[in-house]
Amino acid sequence: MTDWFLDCGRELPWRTDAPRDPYRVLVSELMLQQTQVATVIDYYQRWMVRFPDFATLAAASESDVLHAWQGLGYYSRARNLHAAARVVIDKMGGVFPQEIEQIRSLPGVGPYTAAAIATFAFDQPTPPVDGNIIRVTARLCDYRKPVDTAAGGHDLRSIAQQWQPSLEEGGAGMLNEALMELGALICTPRAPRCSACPVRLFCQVQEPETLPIKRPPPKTVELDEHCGWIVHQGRVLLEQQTGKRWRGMWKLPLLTEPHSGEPLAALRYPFTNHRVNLAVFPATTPLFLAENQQWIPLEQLETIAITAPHRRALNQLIAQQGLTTGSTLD
DNA sequence: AACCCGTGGAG
DNA sequence: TCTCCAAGGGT
Repeated sequence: MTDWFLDCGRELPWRTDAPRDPYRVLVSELMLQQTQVATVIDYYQRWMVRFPDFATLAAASESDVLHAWQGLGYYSRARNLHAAARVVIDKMGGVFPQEIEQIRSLPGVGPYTAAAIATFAFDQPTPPVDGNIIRVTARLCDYRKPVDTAAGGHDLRSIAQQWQPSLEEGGAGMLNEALMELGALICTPRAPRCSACPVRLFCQVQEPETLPIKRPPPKTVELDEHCGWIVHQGRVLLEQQTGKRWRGMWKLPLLTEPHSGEPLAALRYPFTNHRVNLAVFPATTPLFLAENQQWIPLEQLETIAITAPHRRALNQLIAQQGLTTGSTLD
């Protein structure tokens, strides 16, 4: 396994240091939660320039943190990472803990991420059971029961634990990285490349593409979202989200009253288990602004954190109306 | 346990 | 276009 990893493993920005810096591991693992490697690489490199260590991140403002995370999604990860840096600086004296229970106590760090930091940064025999290791393990053992249940998770963690070398032997970190890399490059969800697999002789799977077995996902729900396009003297009216979803991010102002006629722009975007039909209508300048609303000069749009769908809508509208922002938006 | 939280790549 | 789903965590 580790021989294969040394030959075929990818060189990724968060794998360049040895031993690994816990801060770099934490940032990369939070970014990689439910997010593909190809998407994370640019964000990670920009992040490390902007917030190179715990102290810099702890001292940053939330709006700066959200702006650096803009477009990655699952924004609570950014707030949790920010909070975790403040815990490390303020409550741990700037020293990152090696005990997995203490690592686990940091905001945004669950069972997977705690195990990942412990094994990658400190070479502890704590298998980080993510989607890759779930898939690799289920196939290697031909595990045909649902994996996304308490019992299934317990079984897989138990199996992966048995593969771990002791702390004294060492090498757990590389073994676990190799298992994850195997899931990413060879033992893929669809069309696995079994003929190139370094452990094919040990694999018991009958039909790899049928594993792992998961419960059916919730049905998608259709939603309509009507927003207003209000521009005045080179500034556009935006509002900052206050609820749970997209909290702290800027977007076009929501129209509460039903709107008829042709929208200026329309686009559809997926959101968790929803599919949202966003329509933007021309609207009139309100007499009073809500507390979370603000006029944003067009040339400042790239300096604030805007949700991905609303940024697409804004780009459409600006191009369509021949407006200029002084520079190119993301 | 079930539900919520974003986004973009790949087939 | 549509569906799946990717290095999960919080509640």
